[in-house]
Order: sequence, then structure tokens, then C-alpha cells
Amino acid sequence: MNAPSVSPEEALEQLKRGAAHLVSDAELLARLQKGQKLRVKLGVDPTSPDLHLGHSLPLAKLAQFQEMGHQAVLIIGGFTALIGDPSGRTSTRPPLTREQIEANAETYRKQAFKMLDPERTEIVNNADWLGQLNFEQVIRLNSRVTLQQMLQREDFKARIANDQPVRVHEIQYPIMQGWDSVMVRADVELGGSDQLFNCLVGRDFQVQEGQAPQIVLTTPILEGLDGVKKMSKSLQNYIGLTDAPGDMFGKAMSITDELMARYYELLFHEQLDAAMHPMEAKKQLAARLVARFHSAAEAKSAREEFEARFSKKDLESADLPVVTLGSVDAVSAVVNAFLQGFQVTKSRGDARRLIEGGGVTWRGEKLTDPKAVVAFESPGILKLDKRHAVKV
RNA sequence: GGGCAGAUACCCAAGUGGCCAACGGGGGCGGACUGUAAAUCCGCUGGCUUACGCCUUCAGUGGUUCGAAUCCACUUCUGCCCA
Repeated sequence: MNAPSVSPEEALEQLKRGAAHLVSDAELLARLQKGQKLRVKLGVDPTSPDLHLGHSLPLAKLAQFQEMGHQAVLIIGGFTALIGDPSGRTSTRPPLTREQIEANAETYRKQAFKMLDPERTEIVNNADWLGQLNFEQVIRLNSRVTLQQMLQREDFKARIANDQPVRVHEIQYPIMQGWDSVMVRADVELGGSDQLFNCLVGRDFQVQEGQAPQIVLTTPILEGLDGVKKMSKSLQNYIGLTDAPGDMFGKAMSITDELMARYYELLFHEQLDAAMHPMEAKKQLAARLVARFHSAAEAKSAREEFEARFSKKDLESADLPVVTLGSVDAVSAVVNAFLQGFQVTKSRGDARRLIEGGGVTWRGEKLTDPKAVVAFESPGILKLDKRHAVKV
């Protein structure tokens, strides 16, 4: 290993930082002491095309292992995505087509390398082995887990309590994930803390297959922008790893102070400086995120742009999309501006509501009549809502 | 396989022949106040339009009726109890 030499004890301490569970300290220490290159597994299901900040926690941990010289094994859950992890779900996931999964898997690879060292990353797809199992083998694996264990999970319990369906295939998820650990001969498995049970199943399977049980290290679940629910694509409460610098900064600025403290803790393993003004602290948080996933230079300009635009309310010098509108009624102008400037399709009803709600201004004047025809001639700025404006 | 109960907009949930694009709550969006924070207050929350009119919507299909989310038949799906 070519990592700077740290003692196994020191390495253990570093790895434990920011972890939610570790099973177990002693086992991990023992393997670190042997000085061997560990195979560290992380599975991601390509259920949506974007990785977000929530994924970044286990990914960061994986990167940390890499820095210490270990081998990352990133599993793209091509097969598990057919089912979907029921963790935290209140309903059965809609199944994805194979084409969707393939496309998502490809973007995952690209995004994961924003954090991982490609040289030390092995990428495999669990469809390669799970798809090969025959029914008998599946039954044998099933016989090793009890229904009670599966049903103890909160998400299933809740669904049962609410008379919501829980389908049999959904309880197979931990079994598939556990088998993955056997197939990649994992020494360590990483995951969100809601994955703990799934990971522990992997340990049992490994022991039964004559392998040493993997160490399980989980990271906390990151709340989404709403501050309540888990960050997820489907809840639209996420900051994507590939979000544009300005978006990333803006999204970070919109979180509550409470959540900001949490983000400091989970994303940077730091305590929020209570002496700092919350807004300044939030700007620093936002800037550090942009710096992490883009660059320091972009973080700086994102901050400047934000301050000019929102703090000083200076739209003139902001970097706005340029559109051509002409002399039209206000509703059409808003619809067109969204379409040309942001590739967003708004219905005329939405546009009318924005105008009637008082969110639309042209050259600083509030537009109140949706039907009024205005000459939207250059130069001028049309502000559409809180975060969208265009230059004519 | 048998018995019972259900399927309403993003979610929960009213509505049981016309006053229903459909109460209420949540969520979301916009505005005021701010620090693109919280709390609070106000408005909006199917689509279209020369807009007090038209179109699509209450699981699906067909039917009764001047008229249905509401009644009838069948279908699909879900839960509970029994086997």
C-alpha cells in the first residue's frame, strides 16, 4: 500500500468518523492490522439518473478507504433495480425497464468518479450473477432468513399497519444484497444506516459460504432540502452531484438553519460555528459544496453571483438567459421566457397564476394584468418568480 | 376457493343523481416580512380560450337517465376475515 503510513488504530479512528454503525470495531481493527488490501463494497441501484448529496456520504467513506490503499467495489444494482429497495418506501416501487436501468447505470459511473479514484475502483453489475440463479438456489437462500426478521423492518410494519400491500418480491431485497457480498467477496460493506439489516444478511451468507463475514459500516441518512424526509430524487428535495454551481449554491441557501447544522455535521464532520451569523455560515456551506463538486473558482463566482442577485437584488449584472419576446400579452411572455430561458414548459394557467400572484416584474414594474399586451423590447429584464429571471 | 370492505386530483380524505373541476387537511407554488432561514399573514393549486364559455378528469368498459364521481352490470386492482 502506498498510502501514508498510519497505524491501524489511527485508521480505525478515521474510518469511524461520521459513521452511524460499525459492526464491529474489533473485526475492522483486526483486518487493518493484517495490512491487506480490503475489498470495500458499496451498492447503488440505478433507479434514477442522478446521484445526490445523500449518496455522497457512503461514497466519501469509500473514497476514504481508497486513500488508505483499499479496493473499492462499486456494485451497480442492475438486477436489484428491477425490484427496488423497499427501505423507507411507503409503497411498492414502480419497476424500471432494462433500458432505463442501463442508461442510469452509465450516468452513475460518471458521477461516482467525481468522488472515487477510478484506478482503485472495480465496477460490477449484480445482474451478472443474480440473473443466473435458478429457483432452487433462490429457495435455498430464502431458507436462511426468517419472515419475522424481514417484517421487523419499520417500512414494512407501517405498510402492514396501514393495510398497504407488501409484495413477496420486496422482501427478497436483503437476500439479493446479501448474496452480492458473497459474490464480490467483500471485506467491508458500506451503506446508509437504513441498509444495516441488508448488510447483516450479507455477513450470514458469507459465513455459510465459508467466507469471513464482512465488516459493516453505515453512514447516517441525509435529510433532503425540506429538512424532514430522506434526500431522494423522487421527493425532489435533493442537491445533485452534477447540479450547476449556481443551482447547488442556491439550493443550499434555501435550507433551514437547523438543517444547515446537520449538513455541517454529516457532510463535513464539523460543528457549526455558533458565533457565526447563520447566513454567513450557510454561504460558506454552499460554497464548500460547490468547491467539492466543481471547483474553488466556481464556488467563488457562485457566491458572488448569489450575493449580487439576491442580497443586492441586482439583476442587471446577473448572468441571465437572453430571450426574445416581442409585443405580446403577459401570459405568453412568461410562458415563452420559461421555455426559451430554462427549457421549462409552463401552462398558461401557471403563468397567469404567477402574474396574479405578483411575482412577475418587467423592468422593475410589477405586471398585474395577465392579458395586457406589453412591448418586451430589449433591453429589459423580466423577473418570473423567486429564482427565475430572463434578459430580453 | 368463500364472505366482507374498498378504488376520488401530488398525498390523505369528503362527496352518494343536477348548486362538482369536485369540501377539508397536508404538501407544493407565488406574494408580504426576512438572511432565497424559521415563525406569521395573504393568494393560488386540471387544461384551453375573443374566458362569467369550452374541453378532459373521480380504477376500466358498457348501460339507465334530460343529466352520473354519485344508480345498474361486468372487468381489473387492493385490504380484512375464513379455507
